[in-house]
Amino acid sequence: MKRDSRLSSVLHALLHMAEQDGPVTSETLALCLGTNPVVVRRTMGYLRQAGIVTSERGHAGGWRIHADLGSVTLRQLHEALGEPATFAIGNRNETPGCLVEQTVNAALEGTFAEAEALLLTRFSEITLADLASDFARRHAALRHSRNKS
Amino acid sequence: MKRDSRLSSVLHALLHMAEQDGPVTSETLALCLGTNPVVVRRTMGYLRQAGIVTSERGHAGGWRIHADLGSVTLRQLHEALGEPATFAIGNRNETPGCLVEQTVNAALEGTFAEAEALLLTRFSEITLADLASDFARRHAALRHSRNKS
DNA sequence: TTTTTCGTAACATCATTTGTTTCATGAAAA
DNA sequence: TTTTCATGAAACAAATGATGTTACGAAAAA
Ligand code: FES
Ligand code: FES
Repeated sequence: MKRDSRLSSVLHALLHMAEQDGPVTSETLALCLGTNPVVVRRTMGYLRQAGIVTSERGHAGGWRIHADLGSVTLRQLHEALGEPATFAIGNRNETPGCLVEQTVNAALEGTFAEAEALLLTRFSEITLADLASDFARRHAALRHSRNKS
Repeated sequence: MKRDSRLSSVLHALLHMAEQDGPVTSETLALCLGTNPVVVRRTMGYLRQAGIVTSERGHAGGWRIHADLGSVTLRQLHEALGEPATFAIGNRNETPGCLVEQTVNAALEGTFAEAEALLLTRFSEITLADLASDFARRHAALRHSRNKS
């Protein structure tokens, strides 16, 4: 199944932007993500609507983070992207008339709701600052191992 | 995103089969599910491979449950279907060379793994017998409300 | 005025699930 | 034995939805 990778994409883009002083262009991000500038604009547009980033046109334009890294959670990003469906598994008929299907749906939906709640809770506990520091840690570890060898 | 509804489908089919003495044909199940007999065979074939159902050809043929209702869990069914991908959200690049993507992937994967573990745990706690009794309960409630009105 | 860069719409591509057609095979009934 | 009913399996078609691409307009700076 083709999975929605927009959350992954915007995180990658935001980490790049966090390490940059000035704005970053869609072109640069697209190159980095291995995709098309239009796709970047389309996706980042959701974050702009949510007030998480700003964009400027013309010379020296591009994208900037418009929030404190510690205040942006994965959950906010997920919501900004329109809260896409979490699961790749679902009910055959969402509004069943018959009792058999209602029984099946109830069992599955309850379980999925529980798992989704956990997912969203975890998402709300992770900020961009966490990812940035995790990246710094990985970067330092890499340099360390390179120096040793 | 198009969600995999096979688990939902087989549950519906199995509940029907549980209320039936003899075997149930793919044709009957397909009519009930609103799909095609070939789709039913294809999907139920996974359960046959897992030993959960049997099939017979020819006159008076069809599908039978080959297990105790209380011993078949949703998790077993999920596994029989090949453990399809749980989430509709995923990483852009599953095997990233670069540290930024590794950082992003690690954060997302950890969270998804946790939610999936919860889902599978819940699945392993629900048996066909549970669903059958839930159905009976709903059925009784419906008859009761009908009698009152 | 030229260049850069985003904004947006429209269309193309790709991947995956689901549905359909078709024929072969086996088993029971006539 | 022949007919009928059912699954088994392969091959193909349709539908869906994410991602990629093209094209053009608008704004901002050089
Ligand atoms: S369709 Fe309602 S019982 Fe199967
Ligand atoms: S591609 Fe963006 S950092 Fe590796």
